[in-house]
Amino acid sequence: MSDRPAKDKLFDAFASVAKVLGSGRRAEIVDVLAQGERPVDEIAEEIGQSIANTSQHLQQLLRAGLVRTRREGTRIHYRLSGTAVTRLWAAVREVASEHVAELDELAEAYLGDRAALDSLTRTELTNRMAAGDVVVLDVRPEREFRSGHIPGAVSVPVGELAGRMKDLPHGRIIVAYCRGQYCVFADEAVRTLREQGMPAVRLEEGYPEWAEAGLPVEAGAPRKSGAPG
Amino acid sequence: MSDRPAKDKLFDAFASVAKVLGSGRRAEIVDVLAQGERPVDEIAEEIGQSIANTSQHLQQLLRAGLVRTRREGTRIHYRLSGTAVTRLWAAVREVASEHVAELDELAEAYLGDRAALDSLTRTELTNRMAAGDVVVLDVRPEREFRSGHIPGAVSVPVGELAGRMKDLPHGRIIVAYCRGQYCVFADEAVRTLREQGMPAVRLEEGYPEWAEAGLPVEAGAPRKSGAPG
DNA sequence: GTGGTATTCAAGTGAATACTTGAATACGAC
DNA sequence: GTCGTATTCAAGTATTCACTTGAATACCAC
Repeated sequence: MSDRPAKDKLFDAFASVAKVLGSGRRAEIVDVLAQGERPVDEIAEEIGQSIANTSQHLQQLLRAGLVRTRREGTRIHYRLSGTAVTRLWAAVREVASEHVAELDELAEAYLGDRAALDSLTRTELTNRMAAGDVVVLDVRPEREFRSGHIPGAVSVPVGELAGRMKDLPHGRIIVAYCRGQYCVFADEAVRTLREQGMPAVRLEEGYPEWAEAGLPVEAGAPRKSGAPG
Repeated sequence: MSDRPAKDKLFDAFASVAKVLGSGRRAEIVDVLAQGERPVDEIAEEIGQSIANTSQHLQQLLRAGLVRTRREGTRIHYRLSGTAVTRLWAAVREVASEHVAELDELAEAYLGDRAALDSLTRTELTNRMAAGDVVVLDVRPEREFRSGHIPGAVSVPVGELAGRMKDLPHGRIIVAYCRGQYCVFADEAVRTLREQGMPAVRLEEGYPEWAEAGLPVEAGAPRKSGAPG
């Protein structure tokens, strides 16, 4: 028949990829890195874990091949090792949203009630962008905007939105987007804008899905005055 | 800031999906079920584990939502709960093949050297099928053929191939396919055919990928004489 | 060289995991 | 009802895992 030990080893190798995503904290890390590379301390902050623990999770992702590193002086920047990883992470979320019973509750507990929040799909947004009747708003932290964003989008991190509302053009619908379907930033932005009477909706998914779909992207751009290159 | 406990729970839920694929034996189960539904004892046989252990793995897949069951008398048939699971499994293999260093060795240890074996992609096969210059050969176990196959394919399980070689039409190239890229059946079939001087190549991927790509499929068909419905 | 910071390593603890064995349950045949 | 088979459950063991704490390493600035 077939070579059982060799087959087991081969499938253990496949499984090692899934296994490393099988921890909520590592999943959060992958979700963050899907927005662009990050040094260890920022990742730790983002997932709410100690630096030592975060470092160990990163080592595991590294050993499994899902991430790569780049040294810059004393800091080590981690990034996803390729777009296949982005697709894998998307596939995990898709299966969870279709087949995990409690997911809706958990999502609502984290994101709040979305019933009142309209959203646009990617195609709807591209159509309206072509028609020129929308303002696209990137509400992620600025470094994520800098590492890649939807062309023409304005960067206003959600924390600064309340103070910069006047800068936004009037008379057009504002479409806010962030890290993905399960990211709170765009929801928060839409609620803030609506409270001020501005017409706002969110993009259903986030930047990684936009880029993965092969739609045009832009990088670099707005640099805070005084920030070094 | 953000609601840390709720976020952790949400990402733990995503991770639970990946976690359940993070065992080589469960990965093998998913790979088998990608060919169609199966009762517990056959799955156990297929993955080389005890029935009790296999049952427990199946319970885990069930709790995670990746599979569903159907009772038929005393037997319980398991199947994948949807095509999203097929895509997830494909994404896992893709990441592994791109980013897991040892995968090539492990695959070669299980499959043998493929250097001498030509293969066709799905598109190449559809073109040649349209041109009518190939015979398509399904070398999986017959029950898998019955639960779905490439239209016009001939079913000859690899174990019976040596004895049924004369039945195959001559003068056209034979394209053998099986469960997927990491399945030995088609390789074995191509080697057997070549040894007898018949022109044979394998389809690069397998039936699940063909079906997932939206290409036409056919089900039912050849029933052994005497076998019940 | 010294001092400071970013990251990794090592050791320890409590919980979860994979597999085994043997018993319990659920259905079909009679 | 009894018997036989398919599947699941329960208990036990050796291993692996996530996180903590505190120390070690690697680079930069001086």
